[in-house]
Amino acid sequence: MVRVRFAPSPTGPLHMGGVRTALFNYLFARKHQGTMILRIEDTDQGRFVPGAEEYIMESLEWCGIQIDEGIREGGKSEPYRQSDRKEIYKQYADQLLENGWAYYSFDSAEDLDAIRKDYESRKETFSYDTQTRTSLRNSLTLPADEVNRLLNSGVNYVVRFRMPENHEIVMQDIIRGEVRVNTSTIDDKVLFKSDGMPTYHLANVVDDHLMEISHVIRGEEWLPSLPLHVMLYKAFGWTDTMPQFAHLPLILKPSGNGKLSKRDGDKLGFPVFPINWNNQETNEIYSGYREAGYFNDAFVNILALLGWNDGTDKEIYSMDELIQAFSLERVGKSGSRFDPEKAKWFNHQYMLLKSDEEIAEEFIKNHKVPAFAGMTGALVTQAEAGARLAVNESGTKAKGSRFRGNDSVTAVTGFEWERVVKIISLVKERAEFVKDIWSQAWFFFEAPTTYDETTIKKRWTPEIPSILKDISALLLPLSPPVIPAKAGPGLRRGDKCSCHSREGGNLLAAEYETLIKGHITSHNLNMGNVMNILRLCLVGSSVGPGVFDIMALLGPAEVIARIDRAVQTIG
RNA sequence: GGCCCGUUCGUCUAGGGGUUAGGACGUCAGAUUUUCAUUCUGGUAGCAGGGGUUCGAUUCCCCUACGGGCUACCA
Repeated sequence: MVRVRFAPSPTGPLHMGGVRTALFNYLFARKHQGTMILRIEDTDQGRFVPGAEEYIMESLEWCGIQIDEGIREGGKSEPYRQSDRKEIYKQYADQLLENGWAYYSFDSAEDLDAIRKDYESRKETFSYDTQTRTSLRNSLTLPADEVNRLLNSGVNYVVRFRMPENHEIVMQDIIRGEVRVNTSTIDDKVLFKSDGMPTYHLANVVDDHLMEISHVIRGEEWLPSLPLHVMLYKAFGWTDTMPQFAHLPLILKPSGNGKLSKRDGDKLGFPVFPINWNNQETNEIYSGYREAGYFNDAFVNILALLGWNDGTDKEIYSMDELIQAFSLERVGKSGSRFDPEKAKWFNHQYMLLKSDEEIAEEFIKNHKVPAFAGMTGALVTQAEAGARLAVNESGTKAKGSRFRGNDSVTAVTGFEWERVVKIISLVKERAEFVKDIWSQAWFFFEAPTTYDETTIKKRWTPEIPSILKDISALLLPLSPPVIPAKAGPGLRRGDKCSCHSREGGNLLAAEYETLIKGHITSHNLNMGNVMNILRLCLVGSSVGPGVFDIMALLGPAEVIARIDRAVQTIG
């Protein structure tokens, strides 16, 4: 029975390395139909940061990492917050004290600091270990009655692990294989602090045992304390149920030195956090992948491939595919530098993978944009549009107009929705993020008012106005006599006017192409020049999707209006 | 400093005693196009160094170098 835990400390936001650790735990749990536990390790009361717990849970939720047992979910090993388990640890410390695996230490933090300084001045490093403990104030050196007197006097003390001397510990790590360490190189770690709280080491081992954790999957920064933990299992007599260990390689900064850390914040030019973190003390906001515009599934995909691969060339994985393919054995040994460029590429791939409708929803949610050139109002989501339309259908205020100016309620019909979807289909391949789409597609929603000087200089020859006039004349018969807002006889609210009958409400792009290209050819005009000029009129510059696609979406009336305006403005 | 872990293109990585060392991002070039992108095709670039073991090492072992982690009454 696989039981794994993600055990963050609520000392601030989770960074992407932490999220990856959570992800690997989750993938492993799901792969083996096991249980995913979220345990909050808040034994350092001094470093507790308000809001951190909520942040952690929200982050995991956004990533689609589901928790089976935790502070919010409950479970058979409750409670899941270590500060709520405080009473449990004392008895285990006592157990070690009784069987001789631990001892009381009365040296104050100040005393030890002074000793450390002294060692440093001699360019040595102090370590509370088998060598030095014989000359320090602890229950190993002090007479029994003195120890009792001190304990009863209420003086501060800690409980330390009594590390045996010159004993070879052989450990197995799923990722690293066999690791050997001699106990003589390890110090006597504090297990129980003077404030009555356990340290990470004690709480971690006790809880993993009590919660019947089968696999401890955590960052490599914990590898140096694995020998201690293994010795603790031995000291408690829990060797036969000791979990298996897997120490994940670290995520490194893209450039420079060191592992990625919370303090990197936004300094690196990309987020290090999954979602925005609002530092309440400094009032600073650190950006997260969610708010930076990353899709949650793309973010998970990026993280999964940082230090793991399934041995194939496959790079795009859904969560289900990750669960299927995941194994700890295929996690690499070496740390990986995070590459923000590739992260963007991943997001672009997900953009392409998602349906136009899905992106349109997201786009509308993020951008309250004007509905259509010449028509005031706001785009709303499909659901909202449906609701509003229903209000209009039954309400008395519906005046037969689909767009009601600056009224508080703006009905948007399916026609507008379809138009946005169509626009998305044209521009999504040009965008890495949904937030890029507006800059790629704004001209579908508002007419340009300025025109790119370089293009004018290059292509706006004296005969251009008359050429454009001819093209306008060509399109005029296609233009409806009235715009939908002033629907004439036979055109009622909700109707689509004839010119909007196809392709999201217009002539097909191909039909414009036939028409205009035919005109250009028959009049011996310069194709490149005319096309670029048309684009300039419609978009204001020389970028964007195909001119005929743009025309098809704008409709003849709007195309003519934009041409007129450009001629008027540029002259 | 001590202890531990690691090292394949700039980056993420596959591979593994005999391979033209494979893929992806980036980058460069070409193609397509009415523009900008996208897309497609192609190019660029790598086994840290030195010793072994071996008929043969990038692959196994050792050393060195480099990188990383830990070295708190923090996790």
